[in-house]
Amino acid sequence: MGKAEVTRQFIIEKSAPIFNKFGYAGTSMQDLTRATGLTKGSIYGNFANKDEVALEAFKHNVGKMSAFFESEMSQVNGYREKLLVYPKTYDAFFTGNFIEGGCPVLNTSVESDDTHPALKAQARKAFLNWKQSIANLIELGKEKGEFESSVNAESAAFTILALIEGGTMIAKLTEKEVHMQMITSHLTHFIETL
Amino acid sequence: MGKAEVTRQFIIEKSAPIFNKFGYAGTSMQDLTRATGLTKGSIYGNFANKDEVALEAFKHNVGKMSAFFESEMSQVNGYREKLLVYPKTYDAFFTGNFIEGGCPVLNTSVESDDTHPALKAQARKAFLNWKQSIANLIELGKEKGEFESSVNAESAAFTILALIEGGTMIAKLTEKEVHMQMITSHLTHFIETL
DNA sequence: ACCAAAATATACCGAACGGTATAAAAAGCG
DNA sequence: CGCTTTTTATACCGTTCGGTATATTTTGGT
Repeated sequence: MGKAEVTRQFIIEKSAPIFNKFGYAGTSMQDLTRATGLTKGSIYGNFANKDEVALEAFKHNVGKMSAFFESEMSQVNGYREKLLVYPKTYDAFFTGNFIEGGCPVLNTSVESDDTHPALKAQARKAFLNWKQSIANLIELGKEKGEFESSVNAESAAFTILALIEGGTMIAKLTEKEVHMQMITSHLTHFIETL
Repeated sequence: MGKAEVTRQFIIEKSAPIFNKFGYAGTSMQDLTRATGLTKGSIYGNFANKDEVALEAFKHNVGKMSAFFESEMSQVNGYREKLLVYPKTYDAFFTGNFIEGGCPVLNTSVESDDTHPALKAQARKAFLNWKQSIANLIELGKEKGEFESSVNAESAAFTILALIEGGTMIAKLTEKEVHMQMITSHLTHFIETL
């Protein structure tokens, strides 16, 4: 791994929380030079343009999130318990603070859907992967007899994600963990009745 | 109503969909002159700055939305039916297209929560009003015996809104009405079991 | 119709924007 | 160490940004 590869990764890591908090349009190259301590020439020596940094930063944020959930899920047995990692995680939304600026899929999706096709495409891809991973857990749980065979896995996955993303928006807006907990409480109940 | 009042209102109406689609940072004064056909001098003669236009545009969008729901709800009897206006409306998310750019509360909340305190405050206020209006419907329904007395109105209101906002994000991102309908289907079931 | 007041257009400001050509510096191989 | 290549810093480009001072036009009361 050459020096440039290290620098590139460094830029991505430092830029990721900036883009997640301020958005694509709200983040300037100057913000990135400030966050990295590097100059614009150095950043443009490693990336073609601002878009490329934003795209990589988004992927980095998503990777961090999914790695977190995979890790948490690997520590419990049973597919219902794996699904319950979600409400458990979001119950501690503020104290946990497992990703700076909130859910990158939500942030990027809302900002880019009428403005930035490339970012939107990445967000869509990340979201559909996430949905599929939840649907897969439910299908596996059905095979094992943990869930009722009548359950529509995809439909349940969308419902779970709507509650998570809606809950995230609400929690960040009102800044009250109780509000999120009212929603995770419903999510828990939903998962328990699958 | 003087001429300026008319112009002010005109600017708000033309600016509202722009801000809702492109966001605060993503909308330039030039975008507003293009949308209104007016010059910058004229806009600044009616508003102190870009912030003030954005704030008024946001209020306008929210007003439009709540007027729509109030109108729909006034046409049905019973509090359960009134609540069911939500899933019915969002079932036709794309064909209905009752507000350009999606939910202004969602859009403004996500963009402003780490960047623009004044907008965030307005979004929070609008959201809590919305939540309260739903909670009030549930309380009234409980008094009438339409809903179980054990129902927690506020908690149910948050759950309904999380499903709506999460569903909106998902629908705009994937552009598939079916995805929204899987969520509204759960929402309908939730309302029916209150 | 006239005229003061209000409203809109013109022309411009300094600053910040994304991006680049080039010079300086650091890296890494022999 | 020495030398070439890669990587980073400097200095700058044209454009667009939000905002404003001022001139022109339009409005509305008399």
